[in-house]
Amino acid sequence: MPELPEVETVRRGLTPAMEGVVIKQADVNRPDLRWPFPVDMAARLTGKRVERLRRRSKYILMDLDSGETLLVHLGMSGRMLVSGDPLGQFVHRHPAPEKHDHVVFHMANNARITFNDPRRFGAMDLMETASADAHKLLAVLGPEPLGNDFHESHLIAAFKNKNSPVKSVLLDQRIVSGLGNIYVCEALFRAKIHPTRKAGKISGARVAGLVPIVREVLAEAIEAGGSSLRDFRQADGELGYFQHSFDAYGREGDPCKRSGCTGQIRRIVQSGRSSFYCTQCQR
DNA sequence: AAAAGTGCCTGACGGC
DNA sequence: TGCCGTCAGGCACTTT
Repeated sequence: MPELPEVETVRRGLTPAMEGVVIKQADVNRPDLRWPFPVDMAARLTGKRVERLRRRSKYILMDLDSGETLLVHLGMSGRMLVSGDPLGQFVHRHPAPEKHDHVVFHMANNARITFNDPRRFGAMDLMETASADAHKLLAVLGPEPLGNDFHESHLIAAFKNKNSPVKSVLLDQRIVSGLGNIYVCEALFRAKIHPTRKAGKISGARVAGLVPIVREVLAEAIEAGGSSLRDFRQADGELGYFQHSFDAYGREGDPCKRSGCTGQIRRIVQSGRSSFYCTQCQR
């Protein structure tokens, strides 16, 4: 999916078109994504003003003036296309509808936001804003990696006695929420940690070192997303996964980018997901 | 063929 | 021996 940086980029891209704006109409073109849509979703969105767009982990949260919050998850292939907004930051003309346009928001400022998701691993739900944190999908999430609750002692405690590979521990959203397959590979590359290494056997110092590295990797990707967002404004307004230049992910067989390292990137499969790592510098 | 995610199921293990 | 909780690993969902 879009991992945390991509979701944050989508949130930022949606903000000028949606925040403070009334949803004039919501088209709901099918009954479900990964799960059924909430009861009467279209009616509960229609005529409501979007007060604020927030992000929690990989979820976008839209607070409405009705006291409800719309939760949106992009799954693996979800995208949001912004068109026709009066500020001229995206494309002015509304594109022709496409296959897999599951939900369309028609905004009072003439912006249109089209949620397109071929694989339908995405999700939407409505909840009371006041108790949003208690939502089933949000309550289980660990700290935000860019927030104050993600710190060295937290990660050291979470790694302790863990018998699983560090790769899967960092993917576990209960431990830290927002990392996905790409940025775990990138963080482990930067930390020089082999993805199969058992979490519980990594020294405290190395675990502690992961904290600033995870933050850097995500912050840099958000920055790159910001640039791609500016490009989107001139291009087609499509918000979702953006291609960033990676050190390890997707570089199977290529030389390690670390200066002085003679290793090359290898791909292995761990619990069904590809892991990319340098044969030389990651131990 | 492989893909950016994650809830849920199952079996193993351990404490009481 | 049995019950229950936790943990680890794997599956399923779907389309391109």
